[in-house]
Amino acid sequence: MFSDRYNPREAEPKWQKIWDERQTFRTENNDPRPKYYVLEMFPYPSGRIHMGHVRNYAMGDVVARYKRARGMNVLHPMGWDAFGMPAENAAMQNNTHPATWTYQNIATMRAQLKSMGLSLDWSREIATCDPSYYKHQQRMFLDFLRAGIVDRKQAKVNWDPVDHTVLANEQVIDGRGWRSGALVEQRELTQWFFRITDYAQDLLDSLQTLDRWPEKVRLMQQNWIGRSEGLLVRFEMAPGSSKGSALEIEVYTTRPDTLFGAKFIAIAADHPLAREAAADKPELAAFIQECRRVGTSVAALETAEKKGFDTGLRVTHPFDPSWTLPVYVANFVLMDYGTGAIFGCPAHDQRDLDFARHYDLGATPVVCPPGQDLSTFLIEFTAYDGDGTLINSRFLDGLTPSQAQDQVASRLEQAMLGGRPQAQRRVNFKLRDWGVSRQRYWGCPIPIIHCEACGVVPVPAEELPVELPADVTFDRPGNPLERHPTWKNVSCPKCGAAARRETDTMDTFVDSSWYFARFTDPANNAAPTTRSAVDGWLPVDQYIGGIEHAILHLLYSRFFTRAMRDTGHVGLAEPFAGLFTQGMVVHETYRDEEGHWLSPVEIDIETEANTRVAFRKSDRRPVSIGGIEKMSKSKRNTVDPDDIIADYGADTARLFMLSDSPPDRDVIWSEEGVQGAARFVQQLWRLVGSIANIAAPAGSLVSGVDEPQASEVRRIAHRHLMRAQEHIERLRFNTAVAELRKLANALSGLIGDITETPVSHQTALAYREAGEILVAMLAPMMPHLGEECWSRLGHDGLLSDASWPVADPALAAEDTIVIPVQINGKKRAELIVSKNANPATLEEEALKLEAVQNALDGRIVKKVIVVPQRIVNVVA
RNA sequence: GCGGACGUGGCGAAACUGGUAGACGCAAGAGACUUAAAAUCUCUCGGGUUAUCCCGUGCGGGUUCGAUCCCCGCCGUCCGCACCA
Repeated sequence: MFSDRYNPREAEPKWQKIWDERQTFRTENNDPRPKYYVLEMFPYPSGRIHMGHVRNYAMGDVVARYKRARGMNVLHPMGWDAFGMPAENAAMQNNTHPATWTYQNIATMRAQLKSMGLSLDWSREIATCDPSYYKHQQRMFLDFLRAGIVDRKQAKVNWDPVDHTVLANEQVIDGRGWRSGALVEQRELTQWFFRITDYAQDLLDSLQTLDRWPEKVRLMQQNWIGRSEGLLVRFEMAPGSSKGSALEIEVYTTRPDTLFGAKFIAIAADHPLAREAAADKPELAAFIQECRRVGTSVAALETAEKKGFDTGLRVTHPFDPSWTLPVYVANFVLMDYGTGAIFGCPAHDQRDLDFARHYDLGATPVVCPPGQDLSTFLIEFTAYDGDGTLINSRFLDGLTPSQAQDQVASRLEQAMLGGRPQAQRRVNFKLRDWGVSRQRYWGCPIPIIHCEACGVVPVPAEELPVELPADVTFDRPGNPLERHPTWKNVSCPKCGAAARRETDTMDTFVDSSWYFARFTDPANNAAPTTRSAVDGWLPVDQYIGGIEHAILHLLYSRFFTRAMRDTGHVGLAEPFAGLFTQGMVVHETYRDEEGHWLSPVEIDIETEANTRVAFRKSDRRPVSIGGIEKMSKSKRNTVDPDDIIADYGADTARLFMLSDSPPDRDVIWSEEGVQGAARFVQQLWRLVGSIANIAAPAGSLVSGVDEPQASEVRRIAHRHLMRAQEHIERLRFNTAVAELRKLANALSGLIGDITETPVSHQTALAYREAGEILVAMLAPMMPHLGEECWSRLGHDGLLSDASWPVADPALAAEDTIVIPVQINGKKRAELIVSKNANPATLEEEALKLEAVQNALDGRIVKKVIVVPQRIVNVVA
C-alpha cells in the first residue's frame, strides 16, 4: 500500500473550523436532556499556556466529549482569572497598561486553547477583569455587607515598606517582601473582611458530604479549619499584684485536666496586658518589639528559642486561692488564636516544657501513662501528651484525662468570678476571617464611599460598576488608585458632602470564587446569576484542577457559594460535587559544563553502551542529565505546547498527557513518549483504513448467526468498549488508553489474519461496527483524528454529533474461560471450562487434570475451594 | 512536631470487592522488508548454572485455602500544616 499517513497539520485546523462554524459545542440552558457540568480551573492569562494546562484541559475535554456522546447536555465553558499582580508588575517593567497586557495574553492563550481542539462553549467566555463581570461582584459585596457577611475591622497585616502595600502571607518569604526584598512589618490596618469564620462549622461538617472529593483535600480543609473543643478559664489577679486596670487574665485551653500541673501563665506580645505592663518597663517593651519583628518569618519560628519576660504580675490558681502563678510575656503565644493567653503545663506540653526549663519553673506530672509507676514517673526533656490516669491533682486523682476535663469544666462553670462563671466551654477554630482588601490597582474595586459624616456608605446599585480609571501611572510603588488625581474624590451618596472613594481592591481569590456560577448565564446584565439557570446547572459535576488549590480557592468558593445562597443568588451550598486533582507535568533537567540550565530543544540525546548521554546541539559539548522536576522557567525544562502541536498535532499531545501515568500523579514528559503517542495515532489511522476497505456499506448485523469470525470481532469490540467506559467514568484515563490500544492491537491482528476476500457479509458488518466503536473510543482523547476516521468510514455528519455506541454485555461475554488451578495456593494448572460451570463440575474437572494429580503426588485432598469464574484451590 | 499518601521489572505502570503479579506502553536486543535510511512487521524482554522447578510487589512478623491488597512493627520517599495552647 502506498503511503497512508494521517496529517494532523491539515486535519486539525479543518475540524476546528467546522466545529466553530457549526457551533457544535454551544450549550443551551433550556435543553431537555440531563445536564452535566464539567469544569477545569480557569487559567490566569500569564502569557502562554503551558503543559500543565494541556494536561488539565485534555482531561476535562475527555469527560466533556464522553458525556456529550452519552446524550447529556454538557456545559463546558472557559474563562480568564484576569486580575492580579503580574499584570501590574508587567506594567511597571514594560510601561504597558495592565489591561493591554492582560487582553493580549488572553488573545494569545485563547488561540492556543483553540488549537487543542477542546469542546468548549466559547460563547460563554468571561474575563474577571471585565466590568461586566466585576460589576456583579461589587453588587454581591454590597449584598453581603447588608447581610452581615462583610466586616470592616482592624487587623494585623504584612506591610511592605518599600512597595507600600499589604502582602499576602504567601508573598512573604523569610520575613521579606518577595518583590522588594524589604523586611516586612506587621501593621494594624483597617481592612475589609469576609466573615468566613461564621461558616466554619458548616464548612467542616459538609466536607463529609463531598464523597466525590479526594480524601486528601478534605483532610487538608479539615486541618485548615482546625476545630478544637476547650475551655476559657479566667485567672484572677493575685492580691497586690495588679498595678494596672486588669483584674484577671482569660486563657484558652484544650487540656483543663492538667490545671494542677500549671506552672505559669504566658501571654502574647500583642496582648493588651503586655502593652500595659511594658509602659513602665523599657526592657519588656524592647522584648515585645523583638517578638514582633521575628513574628512573621517561618524560618525564624522553626528555630526560635522559647523566650519570655516576667511581667512581675501573679495570678491565683482557680482551685486554690493560696497558689499563685507568674505571668510571662512569651514569644510563642499567638495573639490571634484563643485569647492570646495560655496557662503553661510543662509536664504535658512540649512547648511549655521548653519554656519552663529555660526559666526553671518546674514540671510536675499530673497524667501518669498506663503501666507507669507514678512514684518514679518524672518529666525531664520530653512532655507526655498521651492518655493515662490523673495524679498530683487533688480531687481529679484517679480520673482519665477526658473525665478530668469534664470535671474541671463543670466545677469552673459553677464557680463565680466577678459575677460571671469562671470558665466557659468554647469551640475554637484556626480558620481566620478572610481579609480581602488589597492596596493594588488591577483588581475589583470595593464599591464603598467613606464620608466624614455618614461613615461607610455603599455605592448605590445603579452606579455600579465602580470602574477602574484607565489613566493611572506605575512609575512609583504603592497603589495607583490612591494617588490618582480625581478618581477617589466623590460626593457622599447619602448627604452629598465631599467624600472619599475606597481605593482598596478585592483579593483576586474573590473573582474566582463564583465564576463557575456566572458561566451558567454569563450574559445576564441585570444580576450575577439567573436563578433558573444557576440552579439548573450547579453543582459542577466534575471539577478538575491542581492540588495547589486544595485550600484557598476551593475553601473560598465553598464559603462564597454559601454567602450567595444566603443573599439569594444561588440555591445550594456546595458548588463542586466532584473534584479531581491532577498531577503535574515534569521533565528531565539538563546543565552544561558551567552548570547553566539548558532547554530540551538545545540538546541531543543519544544512547551509548546502553546509557543515555546528552550533547549540546550547537557545539556537541557534553551535557549532564539531571533530575526530573516540575517544568519551570528557571530550570529551563519546559516544553512549549505550541511546538508540540506544530510538530505532532494536538491529538498526539493530548493522548500523551492521558496515557501512561495515572491522572492524579505526575507525568514525565519525554520525547520518546510523545513519539510513541504519535505512532499510535498513525496506527489507528491505518487500522481504520483497513476496516474502511473491507467494510460493507449496507445491511445490518444479525445476532445469532453462527459466524465465528464475526462473533470474535464483535466480542472484542464490545468487551473493550465496556471496559473503556468504566475507565473513563472513573477518570482513569491511562487505563482507558490501554483499553483502546488493546482493542486496536486485537483488531489489527484479526484483520491481518484475513485470508479470504471478500469476507462474508456478516463479518464485514462486524468489522464496520468494531471500527465505529474504535473511533468512538478514541474520539474523546483524539477528537480531530476521530472526525477524520469517522468520515473515512463513510459518515457525512460529525462524530461530535453522533451518539456513543451501545455496549452489549451479551456479545462481549466469552463462552469458555480459563481458570487457574492452585494447590496449596500455588498455581499448578489451568482449566478451560464453560463460563457457567458450577462449583461441583469445576472441582471434578480440576482434580482430573494430569498436572494436578502429578503435583498432588498421592497426597490426600483435604479441601477444595472453588470460586466460580475465578479460581480452584486444592488444599492437600 | 502533627496529619496524610506512596513504595511492584531498566523506566511509566496494571491487577475489579483478598483469587493466574507485571496488562498496556517506553527503552533495549534479535530478525524481516529496503540500494540505504525512515516507516512498518515478527520475536525476546522480573531474577535464578534454562526448569513440569524455585524465588520475587521496601523489610520483619501475623491472619487466610490463598495477601501487591487486610492487621501489627520497622525502613525509605514525597506532600500538606506548623509554637493553634
